[in-house]
Amino acid sequence: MRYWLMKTEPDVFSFDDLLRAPKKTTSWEGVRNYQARNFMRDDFKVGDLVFIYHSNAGDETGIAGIAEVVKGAYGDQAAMNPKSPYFDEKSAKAGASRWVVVDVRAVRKFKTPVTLSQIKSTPGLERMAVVQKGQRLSVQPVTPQEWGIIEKAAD
DNA sequence: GCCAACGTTGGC
DNA sequence: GCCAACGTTGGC
Repeated sequence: MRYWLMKTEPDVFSFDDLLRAPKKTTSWEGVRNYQARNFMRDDFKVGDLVFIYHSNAGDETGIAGIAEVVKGAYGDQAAMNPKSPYFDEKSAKAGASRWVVVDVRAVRKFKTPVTLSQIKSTPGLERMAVVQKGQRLSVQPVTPQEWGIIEKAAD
């Protein structure tokens, strides 16, 4: 199994929203970047674990908790819906979504988030994509070592 | 709210 | 296939 990190703006969809969702599960809509899509489409497997990262969240910016992949990639129907904020005209015109979702279920929320500044100052996490300047990738791989360090920091 | 960094689009 | 223009991301 593999480890991942996915970003979300908590104003739009937070870890608490995930906890409140039916079966604590949601389809991860709205990824509109090819590299991020390809990770989900080609590499996400049921049972993989995911850090849920809150971006644009002030002092709370950072990793809020852990989710689990419960369903592998399938077409993102939001891309086909003109009323959705994630509507994609090209997908609609082609009659098939070029974007995918995976389903994730909340595993546990951290007591306090592992903040971005914490990640930046923790040895062993320097190479994480999330701390690289200008790195905007919303779905990124995490190494088992990085995963372990962050879980430890959360406890 | 600013703006640097980056990805995508589309004219040529 | 290049690349300028544009839109978005996301920290600050």
